[in-house]
Amino acid sequence: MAARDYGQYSGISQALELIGERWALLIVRDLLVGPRRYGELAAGLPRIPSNILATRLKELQAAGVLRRVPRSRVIVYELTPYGRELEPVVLALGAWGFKALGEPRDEQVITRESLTIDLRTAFRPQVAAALPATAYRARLGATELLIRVDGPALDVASGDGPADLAFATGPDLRRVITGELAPDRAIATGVVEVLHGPGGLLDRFASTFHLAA
Amino acid sequence: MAARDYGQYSGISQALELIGERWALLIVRDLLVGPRRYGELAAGLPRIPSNILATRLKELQAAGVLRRVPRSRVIVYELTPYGRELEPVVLALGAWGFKALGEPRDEQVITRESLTIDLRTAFRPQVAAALPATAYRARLGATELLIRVDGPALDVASGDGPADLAFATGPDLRRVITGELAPDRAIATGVVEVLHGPGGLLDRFASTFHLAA
DNA sequence: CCGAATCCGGCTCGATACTG
DNA sequence: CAGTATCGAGCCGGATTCGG
Repeated sequence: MAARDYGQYSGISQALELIGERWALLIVRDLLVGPRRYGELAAGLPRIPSNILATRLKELQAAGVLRRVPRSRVIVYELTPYGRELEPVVLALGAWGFKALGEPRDEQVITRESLTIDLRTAFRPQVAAALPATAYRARLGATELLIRVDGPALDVASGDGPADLAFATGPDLRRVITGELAPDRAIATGVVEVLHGPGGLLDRFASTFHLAA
Repeated sequence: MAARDYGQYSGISQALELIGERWALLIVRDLLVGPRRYGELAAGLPRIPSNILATRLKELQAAGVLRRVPRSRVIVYELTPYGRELEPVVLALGAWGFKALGEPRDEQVITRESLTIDLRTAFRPQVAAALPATAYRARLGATELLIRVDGPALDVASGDGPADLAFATGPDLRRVITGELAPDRAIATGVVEVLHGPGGLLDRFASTFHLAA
């Protein structure tokens, strides 16, 4: 236990010993969206080997970050209160990394969980509070999200439901969120395809979800 | 390059590919205190192998996190503006890990850099702003720090200088910062030894630097 | 089928020695 | 002082197998 230890008595080294191993923080990120089963975690992290996922789940459980909960004949993993306190860390780290995102490579996937957290990262509650409540349905590749903004509150769910604006897009949505691509240009160039509702609402979307590059 | 890749197009996975490797964030933490030479970094991270330090410095440089700067015949490493934007991440992570700190093990060291960042983590600007400007000199084992609080500003330096309160302590200072140990009890039990100035100022210190457990 | 455990090759990491 | 070289241990990644 002392061998692979950072050997420092400090907050950060302690944090890194709890969630600094490879894949650990991505598991935490996905669990921030909600409790998940083993297979759901594996599906959301396509490149994680199953032995690593099993090992990390045990380590994170031992660290008090998550819990293994039997729920109606199946097992789900959920964050403990202490684990949920990682949300500001994950959002801050996501905001930092988001700025360094370039063009997506072919092998890179966008999952529902990662997109949900990225949207939470870019969400500006104080801006949203001044705008009318709005529901967006966004299709990004194969994943479909229902994004409901009501005052300073954000709710991202899968599935359908009534939406003021429905649109289909791709990874280049990032350029709208960074402000690199104006909403009307995004529609004009086909980066965003409006499926339903007034395209002008994409302006509101871009104001609500923004992260300077 | 694709082999050890997380394979996701998201802010967090991008961040982890830049600073998720072992030791990387500890290097960033130490550089947040100020530019450092190779040997200073190695001294501040006693357990890092020299080849890993050299490798990380190259990777972090390639990632745009730090720069290698010749300065009057020696080379120093300093964070780029983008690297400095990791400060909120490091502070948030440090605050989270700080709460999980238990009793220090014998082999664990406390360095000037780690202590400086831990103090920044626990610093409460809004509380400090309402208190008179105060300078503390803290000796923790072998490291001596001059902590100057002036309104909402915090400055931590090594070396000496005039201080309103000077005290010697150990790792158990953590229990004062978490509120687990009241300042007067800390002095009574010898956890904090007042070297100079009125011991009552330790109350002010505990109000200024606080992190709930 | 879900939730892992097992096995194995390769590569990272850790420790130490060495060099300009 | 600022790294580079070397080498063994062990973690990670990929595939397969196993139990409920």
